[in-house]
Amino acid sequence: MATIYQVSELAGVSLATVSRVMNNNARVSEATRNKVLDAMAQLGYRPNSIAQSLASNRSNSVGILVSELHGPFYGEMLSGIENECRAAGKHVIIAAGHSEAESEKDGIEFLISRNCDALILHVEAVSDDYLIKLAGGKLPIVLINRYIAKLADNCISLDNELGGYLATQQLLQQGHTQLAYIAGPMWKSDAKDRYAGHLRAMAEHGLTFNPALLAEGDFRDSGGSACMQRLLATKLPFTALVCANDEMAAGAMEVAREQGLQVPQDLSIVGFDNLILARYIYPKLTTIDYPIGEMGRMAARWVLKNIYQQQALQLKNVFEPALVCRDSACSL
Amino acid sequence: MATIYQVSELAGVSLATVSRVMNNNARVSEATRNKVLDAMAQLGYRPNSIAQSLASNRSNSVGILVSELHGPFYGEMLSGIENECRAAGKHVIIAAGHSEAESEKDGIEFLISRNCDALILHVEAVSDDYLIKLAGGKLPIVLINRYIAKLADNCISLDNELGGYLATQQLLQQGHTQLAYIAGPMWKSDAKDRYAGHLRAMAEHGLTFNPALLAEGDFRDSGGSACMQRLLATKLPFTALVCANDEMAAGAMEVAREQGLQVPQDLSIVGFDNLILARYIYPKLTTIDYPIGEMGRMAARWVLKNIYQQQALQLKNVFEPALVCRDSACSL
DNA sequence: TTGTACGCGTTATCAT
DNA sequence: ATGATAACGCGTACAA
Repeated sequence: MATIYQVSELAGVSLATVSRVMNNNARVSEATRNKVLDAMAQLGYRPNSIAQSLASNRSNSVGILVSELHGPFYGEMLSGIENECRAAGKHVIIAAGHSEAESEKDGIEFLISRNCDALILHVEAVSDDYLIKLAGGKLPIVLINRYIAKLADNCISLDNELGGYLATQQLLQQGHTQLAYIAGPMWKSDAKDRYAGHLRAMAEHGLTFNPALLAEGDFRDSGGSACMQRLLATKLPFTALVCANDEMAAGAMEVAREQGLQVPQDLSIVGFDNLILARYIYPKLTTIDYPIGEMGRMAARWVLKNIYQQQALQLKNVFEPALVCRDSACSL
Repeated sequence: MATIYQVSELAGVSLATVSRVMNNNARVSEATRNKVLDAMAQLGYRPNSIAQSLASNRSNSVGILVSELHGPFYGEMLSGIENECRAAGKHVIIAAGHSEAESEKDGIEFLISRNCDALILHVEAVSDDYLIKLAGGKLPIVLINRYIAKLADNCISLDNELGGYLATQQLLQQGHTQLAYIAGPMWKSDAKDRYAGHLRAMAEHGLTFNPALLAEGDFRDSGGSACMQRLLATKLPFTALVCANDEMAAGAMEVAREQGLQVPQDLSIVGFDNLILARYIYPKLTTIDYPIGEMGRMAARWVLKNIYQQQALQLKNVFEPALVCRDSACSL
């Protein structure tokens, strides 16, 4: 592989000049610039990004930590991030945190050890304090899907409360008054917020929620199934069900079908996230759209603006969810 | 950030000695080793991986090119790769190729410019010749889901022909004799191979395939829907349908339902890939399992063994698909 | 076993 | 506008 030195030799200029034409930062005469460009082309020169990093103290890489690489959710997010970063010539290093505190910390350590210029984190298990301390270091971080007041500027989050509100409101407007709710793990803030939105919508319609019709799941379809069984076992009547995410909605729907309930005639269901699967299950799921791809993009833009000085970019910290009407909920 | 130099000073030894204890390669006395370790701990020393890379000419990073980051397929693959790599302390740089030749080449160039030690590629649009030339360079590559005879050792592939055979055989064993087939884009080798397997199974059962019952799709659900409509428009009778992947099966199933066909009573359908959605659609899809996660793992192991000298690893180049029986196909 | 000194391929700070 | 030259932090012959 040709080095900058060989280029300078062939072009008959110094090292420094070659570096200048590469980085376009200092004035170089048209004539010498062309000589250098020619030499580069002849030698098939490629800058060694490692050496660049060492000398400039920038790795041009941004580290991403997600809970899982598989699953329908993170792919969208990664896709948004990668797009934006690559267009800017930055590369993306990924690690998985598996929703477990130690593992998340491990992943973060790993990314730090890789000299990333910034970190984009989708973490769930790690504490606010840990993140605040981390943010206090010299390595900038952006948080996706998490809001910490002290780090508000570094958070790209969804208004989960509003989402929960919209989901429930839709059912109430369709005339339902007996609603059940399958929640996510209540120690997760998004699960809590979505539920809060549910309660707000109920209250606004003058309804009180029967705690017996609340089941706490795990955000997975098996959990949704289990919760649905528990709800049915109460023998309490309900004509509509809101689920804190689509996967649990799918699990619940399956159980409903097994029990001979028609969706949506006997039971209306609304989910949350608008995963791809929401379009595949039958009947197609009415749900709340979570613009995770856009949020990934925005996190990348945050980094580009704050770390790589792309001043022009517009930033936005909190995204609003929107209702997506399909076939799983209908009027009473 | 502390450097190796400060550690050596605090420990009262030379640079070289510190380097030796880090890399565990040369003998260092127990006493000095401990002094060094202590000094490291005191300073909170972290090796600078960039400098390590420059000096050792190894970046400890492996580049991954996939078609898309989102979608149900690549996530599994990335997950397998990341797992295996991180356990070995290597990191993973990702790029998307979007199934388009120029874009795939771009992505590869991008990864090369990042000084990866090896590349794991899931490419579809780029030519065999390009890949053979690429493999001729100094940067090792592994191909997933692609078989090129000249690069056989670098290919981790699935026996697609066998998969196509198994899918069709299942239907034939269930007594079906009138089968339709929705293929992938025939310029893709996996689409071609799966179809070849279909034909072999038909032939073995003494059946000849009616070309009018073949529709060529695009591996996406909308294509599956379109193909299904074309097939129905022929008015030719068929009681079973083989789809070259799950997404098209989902699209076809939707059209079938709209046309009042009951699956599987009126029409048996089998897919290919065993995506997560296969479990979510209704009825649950009988399909061929594509062990893409395992294959990603294996590609990572290939790199660990061949590039990072982990001799102990067992390698395997071609994987066998297996039938997964669910509810979308039944006996006549 | 330990230390010296050079090289890895750039960037950046001086001069000129 | 261009050229020397010193970092950047580490690996590794070679020497001791």
